Amino acid sequence: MDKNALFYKLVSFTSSVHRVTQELTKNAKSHSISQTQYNILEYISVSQPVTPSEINDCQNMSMPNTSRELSKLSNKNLIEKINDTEDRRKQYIRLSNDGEAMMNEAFATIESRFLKRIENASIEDLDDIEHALEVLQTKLFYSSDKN
Amino acid sequence: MDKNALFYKLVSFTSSVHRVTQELTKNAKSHSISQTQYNILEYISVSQPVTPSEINDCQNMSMPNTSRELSKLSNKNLIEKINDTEDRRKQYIRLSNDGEAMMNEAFATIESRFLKRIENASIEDLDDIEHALEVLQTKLFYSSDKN
DNA sequence: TTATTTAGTTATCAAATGATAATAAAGAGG
DNA sequence: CCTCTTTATTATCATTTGATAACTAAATAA
Repeated sequence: MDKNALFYKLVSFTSSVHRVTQELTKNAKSHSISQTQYNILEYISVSQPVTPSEINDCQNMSMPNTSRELSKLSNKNLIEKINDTEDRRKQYIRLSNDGEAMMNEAFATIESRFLKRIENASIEDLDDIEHALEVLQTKLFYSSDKN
Repeated sequence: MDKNALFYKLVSFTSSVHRVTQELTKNAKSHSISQTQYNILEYISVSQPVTPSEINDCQNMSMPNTSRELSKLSNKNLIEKINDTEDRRKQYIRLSNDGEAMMNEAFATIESRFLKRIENASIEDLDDIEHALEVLQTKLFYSSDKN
C-alpha cells in the first residue's frame, strides 16, 4: 500500500471519526455554554492544567479571543485560574467543581451512547479496538513537539 | 479491560485525532471561504453526492442555515445543485470543477504534512496503521442507520 | 540599565453563526 | 379530494466569533 492511498484512508477515517463524535456528543453539552466554550472545557478536562497559550494553539484561536472565552467561563464559575509561582506572567487553568460536574454529566451522556454503539461487539472485537486505538495514537496521532 | 476504561481511551483518542487533524489542516483552506463552508465542502467531497438534509444531520446545522451556506457556496461557483428526477423536492449537491480544484489544493497541503508526519515510519508501522484504521472504521466508527 | 520578547487583557467592529418564523412545493396516506 | 409530512428557501435578529489595535506586566537579553 502506497502512502498516497494511506492518506486517502486517513481522510475517510477522520471523516468517520468526526461524524461519530458528532453523533455521540450531540446535545450532550449544557445549553448554558456555546460550542466553542464546550470545546475548551473538553480540552481542559483532558489535559488540565493548561495555560491560555496552549488553548490558543490547540483550538486555533487568537490570544484575545481565548482570553475572552476564558473570562466568560470564569464568570460562570466553570474554571479556575491559578497563577504560576515561578513565571508570574503565566497562569494555569483547571476545571472548578462546577466545571467538573458539568463535564461529568456530558461525559455520562456520551458514554451511554458509546456503550450502546459497542453493545454487540465480542470480547475479541473489544480487544481489537483497544489495540487499534493504541497503535494509532502511538504511531499516527502522536503529539509533535512545538516549534 | 472494561468498557468504562475503553471509553476513556476513546475520549483521549478522539482528542488526539482532533488535535492532529487541526494541525494538518491549519491554514490549508482558501481564505475565500469560512471554516463552516470548508467543513461542508470537505463533507461533500468525501460523500458526494449529498442532499442538504444529509449536511444538516452530519454537520449539526439547521436547515435554514445549511441552505444559506449552500447558496453562498453556489454563488462562489464551488458546488452544483442537481434536482432529483424521482422526488422533485430533493436535490443532490456535488462539487463543481472550481470546488474540486479548491479541495484538491487543500488536500495537497494536508497530504504533504501527513507524509512528513509518517516519514520515519517503517513498512511494518505503515501496515499496522493501515490495519488499525480499518479495524476502527469497521468496528467502532461505522455509520449507524438513520432513525 | 535598557531594550526586547513573552503572556495575557481589554476594547472594538465586522462578519459569521444560531435560532426562529413564515412560506412554498412536492410526496404520502387516507 | 384533503390533510399531513418532508424537503428546502427566504427573511430577520440576537449572539458568537474573528481580527486587530492598544495596553500592562513580567521575564529575558543586550
